[in-house]
Amino acid sequence: MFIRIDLNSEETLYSQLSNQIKYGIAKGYLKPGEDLPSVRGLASELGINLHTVAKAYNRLKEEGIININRSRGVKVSKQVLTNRGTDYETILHGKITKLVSEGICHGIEKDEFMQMVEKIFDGLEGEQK
Amino acid sequence: MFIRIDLNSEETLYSQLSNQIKYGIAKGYLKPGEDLPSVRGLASELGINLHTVAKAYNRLKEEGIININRSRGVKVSKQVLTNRGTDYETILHGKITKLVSEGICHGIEKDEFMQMVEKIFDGLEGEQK
Amino acid sequence: MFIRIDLNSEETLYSQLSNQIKYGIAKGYLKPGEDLPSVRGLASELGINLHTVAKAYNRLKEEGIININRSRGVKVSKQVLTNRGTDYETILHGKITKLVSEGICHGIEKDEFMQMVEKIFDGLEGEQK
Amino acid sequence: MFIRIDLNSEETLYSQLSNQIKYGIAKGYLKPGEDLPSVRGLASELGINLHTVAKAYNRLKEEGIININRSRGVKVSKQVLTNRGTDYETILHGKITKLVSEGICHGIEKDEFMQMVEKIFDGLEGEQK
DNA sequence: GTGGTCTAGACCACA
DNA sequence: GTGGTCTAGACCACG
Repeated sequence: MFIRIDLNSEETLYSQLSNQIKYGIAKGYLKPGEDLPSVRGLASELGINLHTVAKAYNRLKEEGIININRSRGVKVSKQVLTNRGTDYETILHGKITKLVSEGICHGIEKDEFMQMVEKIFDGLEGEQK
Repeated sequence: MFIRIDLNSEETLYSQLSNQIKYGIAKGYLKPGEDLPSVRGLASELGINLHTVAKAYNRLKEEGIININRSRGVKVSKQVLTNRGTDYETILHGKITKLVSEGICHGIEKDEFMQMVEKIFDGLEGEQK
Repeated sequence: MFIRIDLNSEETLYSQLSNQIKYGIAKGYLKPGEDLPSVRGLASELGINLHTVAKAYNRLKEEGIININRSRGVKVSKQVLTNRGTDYETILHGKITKLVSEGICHGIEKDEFMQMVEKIFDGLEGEQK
Repeated sequence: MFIRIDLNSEETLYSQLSNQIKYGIAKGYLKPGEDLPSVRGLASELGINLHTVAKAYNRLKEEGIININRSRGVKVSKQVLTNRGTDYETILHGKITKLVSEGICHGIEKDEFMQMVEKIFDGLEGEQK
């Protein structure tokens, strides 16, 4: 797995985990429909608690990014990358607004910010194929 | 004040507060050098504890966005909007990467995301004058 | 613990506490990676409030000297003793300048001051092994 | 005057002021026996409160660094640079120990620290004569 | 009147 | 169990 957990981060473990899975999907490391490791498997691979992995998976399920099935295991949703949740645009708008506000406070210009976004998008989608 | 606190939000109170102050600065409601309400004043206006306000103010101080002065109160930094901290670009890069990854997982396209950013920037900076 | 708090000191409690922890690390009483007492444990041992201990710990965390982890407790950073913060030299320079200026005002000679520094260093590092 | 006050500093105004006067003496800008500005004069020159200057002067008087006389004004003590207070070495020892401990925690080596001290001493005393 | 420190005690999220 | 957040109320230093 491509996942790296930082035990000393401010961010909670389950949040790091779900963010890295999102990153992995965006980057193309994980394809729609692909299997994810079992809760137990990933927990032991990362050396963290089973409940922590379960919590991360549940958050992703609630976001519609993965599917969890008792018998068939955990899979990346087939609709990921194409299908957005009902209110996602509103949520995203709020998150971007926060980030842009903060950026402006630190003297980041619009062009600079947008170039950063563009570069990050290209870096992610370039490898998705 | 333009600040609204949601006691039921997932976000902590002090974090809501500091984010809204950043928004107020980005939007131009608060100018560089301008006074902010006293810790006690804002706390009673919002109906929250003074220590919560103090914590929000201290976070902003650490980010270099405001200045706090015992006995002279709290002011928006004069360097805000123009001066960025040493590592801020790295921090921002990480935050944008998380957000873009999540967006991609929800089927947001690059163009759509960038238009959103642009519109938000214009909405904020337009009123700054 | 080797920590002693003086309730009548001019220095704040949390500052005394963080200074003594720095001393303990420099002296070798606390090793990199080692556990520190829990916030509540140390507070009750010292007979002070847990928030005071938490504040001291948080200052040390911001300096990069310890790591704090919700639910795994507090540890001396493994990079302590080897890794300095970006601006630490500038900060240290300012602090030494103040101290040297004061020393000169009190008739301390350069040789005397430097011998004092040397002796203190030897006393601390001698026991670090 | 060579004194510069930073209203946004963490350090209190009176403490900045007394430290800068010590620095001025160490640097040779102020000679033993020389007059200092009156409380009122310095306060208005720096644009700060009269009580703040008075407090700084009183601290320096308690340290034996200046003399205050109702009719003759404020003067740098003639014994400054040559005469130390009774317990000054103990106080200095404590202050250096704190600083050295902190330095060690940040990976400062003995040689590096001592070179810094030496350079600072030379920079100050070189201009004293 | 300002923010800073300290105490006391509650509840919550994490793992 | 851990630290984090929030409340409540006291006292102090600064200017």
